[in-house]
Amino acid sequence: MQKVRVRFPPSPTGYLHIGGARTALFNWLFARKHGGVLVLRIEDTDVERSTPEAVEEILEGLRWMGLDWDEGPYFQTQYTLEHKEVARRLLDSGQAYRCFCGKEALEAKRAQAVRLHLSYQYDGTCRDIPPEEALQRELKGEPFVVRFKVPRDQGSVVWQDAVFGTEEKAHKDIEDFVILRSNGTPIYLLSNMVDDHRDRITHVIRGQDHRANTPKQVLLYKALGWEVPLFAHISLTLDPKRRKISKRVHGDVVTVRYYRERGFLPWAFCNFIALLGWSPGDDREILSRQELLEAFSLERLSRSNSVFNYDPEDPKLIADPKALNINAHYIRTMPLKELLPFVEEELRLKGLWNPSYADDLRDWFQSTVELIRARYFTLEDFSRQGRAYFSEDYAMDEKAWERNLKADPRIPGWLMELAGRLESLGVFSLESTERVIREAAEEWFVKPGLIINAVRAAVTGQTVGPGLFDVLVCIGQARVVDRLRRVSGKLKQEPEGKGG
RNA sequence: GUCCCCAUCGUCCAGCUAGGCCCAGGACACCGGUCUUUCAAGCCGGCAACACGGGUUCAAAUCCCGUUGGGGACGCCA
Repeated sequence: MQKVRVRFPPSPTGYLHIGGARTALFNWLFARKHGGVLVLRIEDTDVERSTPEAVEEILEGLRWMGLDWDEGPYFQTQYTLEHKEVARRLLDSGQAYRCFCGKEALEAKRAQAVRLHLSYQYDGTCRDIPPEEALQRELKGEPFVVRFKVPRDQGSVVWQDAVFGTEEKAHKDIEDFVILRSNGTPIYLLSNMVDDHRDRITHVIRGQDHRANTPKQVLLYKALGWEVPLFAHISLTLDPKRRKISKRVHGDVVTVRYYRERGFLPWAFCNFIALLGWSPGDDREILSRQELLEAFSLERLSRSNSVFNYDPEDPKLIADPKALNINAHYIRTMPLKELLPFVEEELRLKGLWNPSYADDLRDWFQSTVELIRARYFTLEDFSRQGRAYFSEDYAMDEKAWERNLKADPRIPGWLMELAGRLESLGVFSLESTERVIREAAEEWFVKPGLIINAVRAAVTGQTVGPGLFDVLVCIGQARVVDRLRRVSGKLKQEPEGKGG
């Protein structure tokens, strides 16, 4: 059996989006699973829209996802000559012909067809111009495009698709399509398959939006006497209104960069998009790289499109809730050692990184991450909800202030008193801090919860978090005492009865 | 308009190839309960779907036909 060779051929006209990332992931999985080769090819023939920045953006996205390639990136524009030669070959062998119909004439015909509610197909006006005459006209400088001569018989093109099975398209439903523009440059349809052939691609795994092109390309393979690869057309990812997802209408949520910037773990992101239109066949949803590789197969790819569920109106929902959930799962359960570098990067990015976290405070840093990660969803949570663990400059959540700190007018006094008692503790431990707070509650005839919640709010700025005594020990005696006094002072300054 | 594809909870998937094990299973979301010092954490539970109509069959989510709905493609874009 020949070695598996697949390719990912993005056109560098914009950001790498979810759909493209998914196609890349499936190609990568297939290549890695079968010990094959993944070729990265940049289809930059649309000179108008292609930019070097977009190329870099795509490569960065792939690298971030952890998808490595074995060959390339190759650039399609470097092979233009070869594409033209192939077209010439088709022309010379009579399998293609020169078409002198002007753009305007064709557009008029098309408009006419639309007006009459008829289907439009090129009518073959130039198909039967004798080759010598066509050549003469070319020599005279008359502009022309080259069209492929689709067999005009009752036959059909047949090919294999791993997702859709045996596919067939009647010749009569395929028009004589253009392969070379009047300026002599090749059309994608041609370039793409010529490149696939040169790269010895065995499996073409691409989006379903390319499905209708397939019979044309198969025709080309056969005309050239080339071996036809096996195709796999993967389902599309739609938005909640079932529109094809695009950067233009959906904005950043559909770009890979967005997930990276919003604190997704690369593998959590891969895991999520792998589940859009594919499943291992059982109930597993969290799959490690190894498990995904073992479970992956083209045959299990779904034929129906899937919806990427997000609500641009809802500011809390920064992405599909399931994506968030999968990310949370990994943050909370992955080996701490693997998570640490991501947290470090996040803190660095937000200016919260302290070099001693990797040195003297190494143990403290690790146990802190372990303590707080249990209820985080994204890496950003470490620098937002978790800010108080790494900085004195943390925000006070409004709910924490109103509900926990202003729950009782005596709280400022209690916090001040508690600060003193905690400060005098010789051993600042889970047991000693708990004892101080519970004894105080008893002494003041209030439920411990009232004190505990107030202290949590004061010390972390949050209404929720790990168990309070863990938090206190983590933040440390000096910082806790300091914060209690500071917040107590602020509470006293605040005028009474501000809202009720 | 033409050609093609798809159709299971709100969403993502399982079940369909070889009909009975499915008055349909898992996950997310949502709702409720519970633990507790908090919950955006944990645990427990609930709501919720075979698009519709005909067939075939002892039996259909599964097979066939039609309808409806959705999607894709129809460029001298990729």
